[in-house]
Amino acid sequence: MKATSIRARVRAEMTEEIKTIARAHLATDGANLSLRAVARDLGVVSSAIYRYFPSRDELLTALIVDAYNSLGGTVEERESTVDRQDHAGRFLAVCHAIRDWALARPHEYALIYGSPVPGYRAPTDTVAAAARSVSVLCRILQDAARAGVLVAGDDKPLPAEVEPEMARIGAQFCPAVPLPALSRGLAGWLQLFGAVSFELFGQFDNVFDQRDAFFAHQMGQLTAYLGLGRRRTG
Amino acid sequence: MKATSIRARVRAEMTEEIKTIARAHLATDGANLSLRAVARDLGVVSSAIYRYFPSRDELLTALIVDAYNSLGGTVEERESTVDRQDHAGRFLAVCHAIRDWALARPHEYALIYGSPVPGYRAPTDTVAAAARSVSVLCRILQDAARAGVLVAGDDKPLPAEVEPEMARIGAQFCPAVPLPALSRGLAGWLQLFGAVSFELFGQFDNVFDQRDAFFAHQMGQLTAYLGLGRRRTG
DNA sequence: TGTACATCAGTGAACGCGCGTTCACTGATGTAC
DNA sequence: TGTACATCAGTGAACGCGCGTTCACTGATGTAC
Repeated sequence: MKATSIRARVRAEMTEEIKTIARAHLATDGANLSLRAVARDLGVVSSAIYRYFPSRDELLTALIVDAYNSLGGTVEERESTVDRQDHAGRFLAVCHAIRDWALARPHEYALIYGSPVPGYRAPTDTVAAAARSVSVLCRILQDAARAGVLVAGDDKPLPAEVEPEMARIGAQFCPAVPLPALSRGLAGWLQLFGAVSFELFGQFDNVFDQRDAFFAHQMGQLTAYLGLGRRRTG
Repeated sequence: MKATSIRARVRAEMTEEIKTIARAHLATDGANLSLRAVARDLGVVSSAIYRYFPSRDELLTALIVDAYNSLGGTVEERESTVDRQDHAGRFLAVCHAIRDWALARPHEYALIYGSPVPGYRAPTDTVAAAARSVSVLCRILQDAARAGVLVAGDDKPLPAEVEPEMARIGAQFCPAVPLPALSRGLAGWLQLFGAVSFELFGQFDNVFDQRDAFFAHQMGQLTAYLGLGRRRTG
């Protein structure tokens, strides 16, 4: 029993080490990661990796799930430090957590939010991990709605085809939020990731230099658009 | 002279054919495109490609420039068919042109708006081509501003660091547009590309099915946010 | 119009690499009695 | 506590591929006189 768990622990550590090295290789190889290169860095023969991951794709999948969880965890953590009543502040914390995480781990961001890897199909394992971040947004909207401080916008009615899908998402994550407000929330989410992707993927090169301030300003505007009111400062 | 231009024309056709084949290979290989595979499909020995492109990276650059120009041209064309006074309609035409182009040529979209290719640095040749689409947006804002129909929003003041950069862009593309409105325009641009990227890169899988309607709705909302008023229907 | 020469497209072999995955194996670690 | 056996991590060789780029070359096309 004790002995088994030693072997298991070593195995877990080894698995982590492989992933850590593989993550570093994302920077140079992008998503067409080389198992042999990982094995070399690990100081092990290439076939030894197969004791831990049955194929290159499985390793990639593990990295993807880890990345989603790392991002999700960071977002949850940063958001949780903000006063619960300060919905705008909570949203801004989410925005900055995402951007900071992305700037710190650009290749992992690219792995999950960039172009799909050719020939790789993500299994559905990733869905739950992927949902962590956006569900924080939903929770903020939900809290604001229940507190009665979610400001309505001049929304156009949702198209009939879209309503059921939006309703399904709302029912799952934030039932108190009116669908038009949820729709605005998702629009904001798209803008947030549009901003981060443009910055990371080089679209701002030779255009914007003051990226911190630009991002902060854009997200500040967005907060109002989402109906979260102004940030409390005292 | 005549003879020279025949050779030149054949050369141009060959160059185009190489790019066409290479574009097709983007679908299977993504950005780590194989010269040898292109040569095979062209029915030519691999070293022959070097008569036309000095390296794999130069071929990639050509594809990137072409993609930006193709997108830019499509956007310009679609936008130009809309009544000049219908600024909202013009903006929506741009949005749909971009999404339609991206859905029709997903791998070219990924090449220019997806994760950067590892080991590849885009030369500055691409900047002009890349600016074509966004400059259409600026032109719409400019026309609306000059017509006096660009509605002001409740904008927060631009941060001091951001203002000069925004002013530079404004001066270059749309001097009549107030900077806060330009800033909102760029926010909308980010949302537009965020929406297209999420859809193309698989973030909507298992979440949204009614993507046409969802996109149309989001962009309709965005139009109002940008201060372009409602779409004219008659 | 005809000939000598220059240009240049495409060939084929080679260099020196890389890769993912399989398989029979050794030897250490853990388990059951 | 000691021994027989099972598990499993890691080895090393091999299979069958792939790649970008260089280089000396052939032979056709174009140019200049």
